[in-house]
Amino acid sequence: MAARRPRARGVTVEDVARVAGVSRQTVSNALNAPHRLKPETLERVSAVIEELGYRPDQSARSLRSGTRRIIAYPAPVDDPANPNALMGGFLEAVVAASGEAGYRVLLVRPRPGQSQEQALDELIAARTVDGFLLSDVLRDDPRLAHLTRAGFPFAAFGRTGPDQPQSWVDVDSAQAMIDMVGLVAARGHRRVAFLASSSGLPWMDDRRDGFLAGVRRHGLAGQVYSVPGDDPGEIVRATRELLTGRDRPTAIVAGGDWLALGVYTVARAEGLEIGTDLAVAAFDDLPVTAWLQPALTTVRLPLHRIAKALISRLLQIIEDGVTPRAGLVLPGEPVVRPSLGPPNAL
Amino acid sequence: MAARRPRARGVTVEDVARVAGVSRQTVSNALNAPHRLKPETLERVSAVIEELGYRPDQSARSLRSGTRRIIAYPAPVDDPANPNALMGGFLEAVVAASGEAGYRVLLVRPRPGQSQEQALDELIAARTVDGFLLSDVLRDDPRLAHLTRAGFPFAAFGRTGPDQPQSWVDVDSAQAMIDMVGLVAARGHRRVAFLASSSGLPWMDDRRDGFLAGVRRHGLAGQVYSVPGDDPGEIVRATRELLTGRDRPTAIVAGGDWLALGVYTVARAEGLEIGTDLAVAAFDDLPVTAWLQPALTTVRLPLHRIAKALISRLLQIIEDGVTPRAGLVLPGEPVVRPSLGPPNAL
DNA sequence: GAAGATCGTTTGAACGTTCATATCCGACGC
DNA sequence: GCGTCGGATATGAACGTTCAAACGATCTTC
Repeated sequence: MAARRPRARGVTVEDVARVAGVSRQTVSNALNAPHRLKPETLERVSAVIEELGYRPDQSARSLRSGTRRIIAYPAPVDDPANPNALMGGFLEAVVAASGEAGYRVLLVRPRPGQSQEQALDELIAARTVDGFLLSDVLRDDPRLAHLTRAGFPFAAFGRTGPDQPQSWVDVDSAQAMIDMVGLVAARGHRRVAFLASSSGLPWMDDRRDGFLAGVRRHGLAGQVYSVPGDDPGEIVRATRELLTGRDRPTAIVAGGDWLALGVYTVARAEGLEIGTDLAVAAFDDLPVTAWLQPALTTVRLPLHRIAKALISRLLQIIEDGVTPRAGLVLPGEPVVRPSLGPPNAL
Repeated sequence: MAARRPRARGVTVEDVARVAGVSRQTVSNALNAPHRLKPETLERVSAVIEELGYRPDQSARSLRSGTRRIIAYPAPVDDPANPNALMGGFLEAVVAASGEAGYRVLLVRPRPGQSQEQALDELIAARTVDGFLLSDVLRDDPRLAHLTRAGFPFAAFGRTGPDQPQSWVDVDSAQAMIDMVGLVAARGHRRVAFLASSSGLPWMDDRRDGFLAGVRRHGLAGQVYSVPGDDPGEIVRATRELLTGRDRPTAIVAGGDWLALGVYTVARAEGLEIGTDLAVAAFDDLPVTAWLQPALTTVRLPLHRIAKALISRLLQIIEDGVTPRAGLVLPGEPVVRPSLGPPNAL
């Protein structure tokens, strides 16, 4: 068995050196430290490299130099009930940003029966990657604690603890929410509800806190409504309760576009016209919102800037050993669309 | 600058050998060929491996053995106008399937200014990966031609050419569509339209051909309607044209859920009740369809089976040098929901 | 009882690169 | 003329693993 095909021998540094009439090290320098070569030597060697199509063997390079040029991204589990459609866009941005820096992204996930920490340890111990990029960071996320203890480079989309590396980047959800509530207040609304998913996720809490701060600042009557679970059925049920109770809010701010989908569904069933009878705003700007009628007012996340900043911070740790002193907060951008109603609706 | 942190020396095979009182190779065998060891030796060595937390250095292993245990997945560009939400689910399935086989997934994308083939070549020449997993395969896909010429292992989600390795897996879209048209016909519909995105994508053509075959078989009046582009505006415009023209179809089969979203939007605007005035069916079963009212009849793709089959075929090529003689076709599963209307609607 | 055969283990080499150091060579200072 | 410097290139070693082959012990076989 295992009729392994004959090992595909590639072009090595030795081959290039022979053809160019220089030594191994000179070829290596042509790629890694071109300034050390006399211009004419560099040109000659480069020509031969091009001609033979030489690429340094990644394994050999890693073994000797200790650098892999690979970043691991522990993929959040994609719950079909609550597809983190944001993940698609974020991953996209991460791949682009790391590609530009000459790094590649390795998608990892714990094997069945393996804890998250064990999965990280395996990658560290086998020296497979140079660092980790984390997203969906929880409060007291065990992964952060573990990587901090191991002293292994990482960067996180979402705030880390005070005694952990401040290599995080996050969106100023609170401010974006305050702005959003301001827009709602400017349209004359007084009774406003925040629709949250329950689970105590940090980003949801930030958005809720921002909502509450906005409500306080603008002297509105604000109410927080939590959905017990993540699936459409539960969201619809909770939203219906909210919209059919007494003192129905005239505006709903949802903690995410996914929740806003439920608001649209219920509003339609109850004969409420969004933008007129009910103002709706949300968060994330998922692609699917392009289909909503009327178009949804929401907060757009600067995913490309986030990814770029994360990669930049991570590489600073990996390549220069410099850990950022403070996290980076980027603004979310409220995008006003008809679901909020005209400027002076009430 | 570059205050590179001191190289984190890990546990090596030598350390384990010393502690266990055996040779390097015996430790290596304990991991790679346990049957060669006397049971008691194996146990002793395993215990030391466990105790010291030894993991073979991936780079060293790759360098010597020529196998990387990494599969590259060229990530389709995630067009925000037509988010391949399927990609999320498929990628998910691929990561799971390859993880089970002990392989990891490297996400790759051509650098700016780099062609797809060049990006593949770079990975091949640098010996970074063992094989490629391709999706969104086009007719005469240049990537397939290139990998075939290079003799490099790959597996494709989508049919390959006749002179290329038959290492593909695909969904029997045509049959699923024929079945779907059967369901439509059984509900008494006679004028049926197929809504396609234009771009000449193989999977869309397969679905269209299946539709036409179904229409012929059931003696219906079938019409194919192509949307010039992919963004919501165009889809809505084309759909409106279709639904407001004379001889309006009583049933629409969309080439994808994304297109069906347009049908829902237009139907609502035109006052047509889906499931009563208009039957709607589609393809893909994206998560977002959970929000549609009434629920959408669509074709579910066996993404996990597909991913498993792809990985299995790819590893057979990589590890055993065996190229499958024929492609594998898996059935799509029509899921009947209220959008199709009750069994005898007309 | 000697010549194989089998099993379990060890030994030396090799994978392809980069690090650390050495060597060469021309220029310069005294 | 001699020593010194500095830039450009070359040499030997090392990274940690697995391969290929050798080794020693125990078991068959005639």
